[in-house]
Parts: sequence; C-alpha cells; structure tokens
Amino acid sequence: MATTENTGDSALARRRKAEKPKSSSTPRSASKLARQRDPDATKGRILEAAKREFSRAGLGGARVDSIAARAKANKRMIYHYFNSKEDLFTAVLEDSYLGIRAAERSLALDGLTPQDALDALVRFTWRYYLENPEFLTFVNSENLHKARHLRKSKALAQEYPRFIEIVQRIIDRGVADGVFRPGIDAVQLNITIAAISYYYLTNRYTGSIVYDRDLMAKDRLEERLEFNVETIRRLVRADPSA
Amino acid sequence: MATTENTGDSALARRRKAEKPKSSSTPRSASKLARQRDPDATKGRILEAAKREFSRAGLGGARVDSIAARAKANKRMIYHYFNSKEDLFTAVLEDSYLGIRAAERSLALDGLTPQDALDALVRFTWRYYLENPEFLTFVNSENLHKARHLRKSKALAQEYPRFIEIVQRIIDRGVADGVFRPGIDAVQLNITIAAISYYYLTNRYTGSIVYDRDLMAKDRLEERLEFNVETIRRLVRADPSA
DNA sequence: CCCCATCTTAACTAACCGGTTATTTATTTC
DNA sequence: GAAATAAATAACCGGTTAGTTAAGATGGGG
Repeated sequence: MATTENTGDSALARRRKAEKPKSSSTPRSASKLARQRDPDATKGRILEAAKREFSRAGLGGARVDSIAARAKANKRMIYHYFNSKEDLFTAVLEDSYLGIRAAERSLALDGLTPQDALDALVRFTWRYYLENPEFLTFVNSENLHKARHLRKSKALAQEYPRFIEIVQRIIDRGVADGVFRPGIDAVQLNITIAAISYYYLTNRYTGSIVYDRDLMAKDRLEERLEFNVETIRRLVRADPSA
Repeated sequence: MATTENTGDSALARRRKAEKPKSSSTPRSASKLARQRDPDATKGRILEAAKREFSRAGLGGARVDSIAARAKANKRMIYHYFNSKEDLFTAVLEDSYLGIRAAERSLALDGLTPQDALDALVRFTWRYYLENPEFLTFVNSENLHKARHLRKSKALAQEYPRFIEIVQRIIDRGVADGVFRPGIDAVQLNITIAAISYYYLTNRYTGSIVYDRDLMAKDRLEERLEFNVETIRRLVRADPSA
C-alpha cells in the first residue's frame, strides 16, 4: 500500500505540508468558536471535498452545496477560490492527474530489467486504480463531456509527452536486449496496460452481476492482477523463432 | 457495417415491425392537426429519444423535458408508459443489453475454427462498441450508480449465463485442438476482450489529448483493431514447448 | 493603532427539473 | 351509440440548484 506513496492528500495539500510552517504557529485567539482564517486550508478542504463529491456522482450529479458542507466551508468560498463548478472540476482533474504521474515517477523503472519494469508498471497501474477509484470516475466523467476541461488545462499539457516516454524507454531496452519483439507501438501498449485494469475496476458493479462473481473479492483481485501481468508479458514477448 | 445487423432500432421497434401490421393501415382521419393515437409508436419514440438523451448526458445529466421534446411526445406520456426517469433508464439499459446479445448470437461462431471464432469475437466487440457508442455510456452510467438498475432487471437475469458460454465453448474447442493453452479462465478472457476495445473507445477524448493523436482517425482505428486481435491471439496461444 | 484588502458568512434569487393535476380527445366494447 | 377505457395535452407545483448580494470579521502593513 505504502509503495505507491498515496496518502490521499491533494497536490495542494502536499505542497502546503512541505513549504509552509509559516502561518504563526500559535494563533492568538484560538478562543471560543471564532473560526481562524486559513485560506490555504480552506482551499485545500474544498478541493478534497470536491474530489469526493465528484467521484461519488460525476460532474453533473455533484452538488455544490454538498461540497461546501463536506468541506465545512461556506458555499461562497467555492466561488471565491474556484470561480465556478466547472473550474472546480477542472482543478480536481488536474490535481488527480498530477497525482498519478507523481506516483508513477517514483517507481524508478530505469533501474530494473525491461521485463521487471513492465511487470512493475502493470502492477502499479492496477494498484493505483484500485486504491484511487475516484481517478477512474473523473476520467469517465471527463470523456462524457468530451474532454472539455482537460483540453483547456495548461498545467497538464507538459505532462503528456514525458508520460509516454516511460513505456517507450522500457520497450527500447527490451528490444535491444532481445527479450521483447520489435515493432511494438508504445501508445498501443500503454493503452492496453491501462485498459485491462481500468475496465475490470470501473465496471466492477455491472461486471459482478453479468459474470455472477464478486469481482472485488480479495482472491478475485489477485487473480485478475496475475492474469493482467501474464497478458502483457505475452503481448511483448519476443517470438522464439529467431 | 451491415454485418452486425444494427439498424439503430430498439428491440421494441424491431418487434413492432415484425409482428404488427395490425393497426388498420389507413387511419380514418389523417386530417388537420388532430394527432393520431398510436401507443406503440409513442412508446417507441420515447424509448429511442431516451436512448439518445441518456447517451448524451448520462442518467443525471439527461433532462426529461428534452426526452419528451425529442420524442415529440408530451412529458406526461413518459410517466404514463415508464413510471419514472429511473425506470425509463432501466428500460433503455435492458433494450441496449438485449441488442448486443442478439447481435452476438447472430455471429454463429460454432461454425468456425476456434482461432477464427476468437478473432471474430474480438472484431465483433470492437465494431459493436464503435457503432453503438451509447452502449458504453450506459455501462459507465450504470456503474457510477453501482448497477442499481441492472440489479433489479429480471429481463436480463437469464441472459448472463448464456453469454459467457460463448467464450467458454471457443476455449474448450481450442484446447481440445491443441491450439490454445489450457487453464484459461473464460471470464478473465471475456473481460480482457471487452476491455481492450472498451477503454480505447470510451476514453477517446482524453486519450486523444494525452497521447497526442486523433484516436478516432480511420487509420488509427484499424491499427487498434489489429493490435487487439494480436493481443488476444498471443494471450490464448498454446506454448510451443509441448 | 487603524486602514483596507482579503476572508467569511447568511440570506437571497432566478432558473430549472422531476413529477402531478385536471381535463380533453380518441378508440374500444357491448 | 352510449358507456368505459386508454391516450394525449397544457398548465402547474414544490423542491432543488448554481450562482449572487451585501455586509461583517480578520489581520497584515503603514
């Protein structure tokens, strides 16, 4: 669990922890019920609450009042810090995306053999989706809205190229070593690695009915992960003919 | 295209076409603006309109007024025939599910070699999702709601067992012939076949941004389909050791 | 110590939305 | 052909929702 380093904190919360023991340590009047001011904390609580609410019901189903209540903030604060419901959704999306990328970078795959690196990436993807199911909901929601928010996000634009390079490097090393077959497209492979975990987990409810098994039972989850590792191994394996 | 036999008609519409030249062919008073009565047609129009509206915006985002307008029916008719928005969604879901199963049955895979049958199933799955994108939206929407509607549907309960048998039979034949490796779980294989098409197509919008390519360009689609066929072939292939 | 930008709150509103009521009109039944 | 039934319509309702107003609280800078 700790391996993915996901603490449930938003990127904003992470930043705050690291950089800010600034706001004078002992608030003068911690007396009574008078709420202390802490803009960063308020903003952070709103973002975290929004994450949960958007995850629960999607962009359309989420209620701004619920977010405010959950964040223990006044609704006006949401509009003060995030301008609109859609902009708040965009912020959540960005934070979430940066979260998975940060976790991915911490894997240090370059130190592993190509096969181990690929296995590790498959296992990481599975684990991350399993432990952060809201990420799947956001991606679904965003696609329902034709990526309207993602398209406008400048913050993420620079992340994409770096991201596909991870898989490309593994493939290149594997082909050079002769353990992977040549000609594998990095994008197709990456999509496939995501797909086999994503589909199983995002469709956990209908899947459990259609296939008449509890897809989320512990044994079933382990079984699926091993199946996925095997699927990708076979996909990249060099043909024994040569 | 015609191969999947999908005409865009609902199951209800299909039934009506086949069984009902009953309602006397020439309506007596087609005069003026007086709206003719046609319960089946009205119900069918509502279902079709609901399909489009739910597909556009999901259960939460769909507007009952929009459905009524699109169906050229009075809103009250929706409640007359379908009781509630949620029941209407359930009806759409059932119709959609029966649609893909009907198309699947018409494939007649038992007449093919195991390898050809599996290829055909992969191609069918891809084509069906591509031509009926609303199906993907419904599954997503339903999972966001934890399969609340699907669970209650009696009409579909009997479909599920028959459905997994299709893949199981292909596997059994392939293993018997020695072309497939033994020990492949039919459910895992089926999930994987669905996953590699589903993920690519349902995440077409975010995917096109993240991977910086138009995933829906004609060449890209063909490329992906062939990649998927190859992925499944390698997954089931008997190991050359024996 | 006081000004003033920033943070925070409660109350408000205009539009929307799922569902209903009351009524009319067409079709079937006997 | 009258009574009964089913289909269709328009107008309406109560509750909800995203977003706003206006005013007060707070605290850092001068």
